[in-house]
Amino acid sequence: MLDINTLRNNQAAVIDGLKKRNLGPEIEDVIAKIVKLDDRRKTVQTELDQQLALVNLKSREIGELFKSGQQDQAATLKSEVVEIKKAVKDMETTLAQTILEIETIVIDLPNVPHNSVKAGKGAEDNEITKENLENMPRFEGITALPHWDLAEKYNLIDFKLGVKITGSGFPVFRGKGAKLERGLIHFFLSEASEAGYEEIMPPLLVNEDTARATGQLPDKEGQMYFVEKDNLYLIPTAEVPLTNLLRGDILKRSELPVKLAGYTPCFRREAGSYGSDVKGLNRVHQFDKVEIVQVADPAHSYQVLDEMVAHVEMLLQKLELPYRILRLCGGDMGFTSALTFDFEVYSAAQEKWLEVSSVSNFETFQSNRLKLRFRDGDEKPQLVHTLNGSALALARIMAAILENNQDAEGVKIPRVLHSFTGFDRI
RNA sequence: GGUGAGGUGGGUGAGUGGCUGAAACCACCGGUUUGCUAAACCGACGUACUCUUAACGGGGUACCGCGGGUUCGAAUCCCGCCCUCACCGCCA
Repeated sequence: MLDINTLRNNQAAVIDGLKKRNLGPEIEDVIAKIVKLDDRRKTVQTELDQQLALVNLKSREIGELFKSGQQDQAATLKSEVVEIKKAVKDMETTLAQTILEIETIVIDLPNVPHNSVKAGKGAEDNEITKENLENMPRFEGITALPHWDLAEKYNLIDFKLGVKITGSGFPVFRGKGAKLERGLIHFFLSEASEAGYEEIMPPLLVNEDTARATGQLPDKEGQMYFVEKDNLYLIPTAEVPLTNLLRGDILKRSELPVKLAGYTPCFRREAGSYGSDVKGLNRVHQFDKVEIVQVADPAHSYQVLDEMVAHVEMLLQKLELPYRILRLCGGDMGFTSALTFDFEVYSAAQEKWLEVSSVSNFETFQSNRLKLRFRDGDEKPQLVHTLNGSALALARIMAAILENNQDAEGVKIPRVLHSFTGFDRI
């Protein structure tokens, strides 16, 4: 959620920024309305506080009068206070309504894009900042099979069994498929540790406060599985529990950056998805992912973003996959992000680019709701910047590895994984 | 699932209706003393909102799990909810 004071102090910049997200000129009225409502909030607040101060003062006097036995004067004062309290009640109602009204508007505003983000309609306007095709496969003498065929042929993933025990979108990994999956998780976690991230194994179910603080609620309620009986949500990404570990904290500047990494399965309902997008591992309801999170000093958060982008790129290079990096345009960026780089790998048999990572700086958009702040010495606490990225999403990486490394006899495993899988071929 | 106890500041913990934003102790921070360290002593030590000030700062309000209620006045009394702990049962 946007911070109202920042919004007030930078109205023009906020408006310009939000227009890059395809919001029309009416956004100017929205911002003006927020400021006007907030002005009213302040006025009411001040008035209310003054009345409450009066009540407190008189109440103390009543106490004194009682002690000195002046009952009738106390009674007079009492009736005065009762009158004031009636007015107080009204003001409290007005204040609560005004605050609610402001929040209702602000909560629907997406994050203000970073300066470097270009306006754009959607995915077609994203800018490819880098493309590395040196590991593009050449299938000589074979017809390349899509990964779902390879998975069946070599008994790696059983989609039908998944349907039997759960439903579509819940693949069963088995044999070397399961080992490859485990090896990839292990590899990603090792690399994260190497890069200085603390490894975390968080709960996979979270409560409502947690889902709200990172912005899944109310925005993406329909995307999450919900356990009604216990009021818990299955996490759609490790970002949710990892970032919430620090909810409400006031850190010292010297404690920044906080670097966390975690492997979790991710659960997504993917309501409304259909077609070739959901075939095989391209889009499933449960998939594995290693996520990296950083909580950073606002002064350095864009360096941190670069560092995280470099980390993800390094992983893809080690896996010997063709990839490209996209800087998302305003129209394609997530609601909470200020700047996002997407990573796609080329899955050569499908002849498709698959998104395997999204690395974002949320600036204070998340920390505002998380109430996650830092302090330098005895300064006032201020909001931190939060960042996260997938490093990496497993299912699609698996798809690309299988498709790109196939030959007539099987599938070659990237060298860097051999020590994790225990085999070099499927 | 059953029964009981309890949720107070970074921590321990006092406080059962009135100058209590909250004792005391510990931790943290600043200082004094001191070959160094430790100890001792002194001081500061919450957050949010808001008003005021050029600024340093000062004033007000709210917050003792959360939400309501009673009262002139609530950490303290009442109601609802949430959570934690202990014991029993079940169990990886």
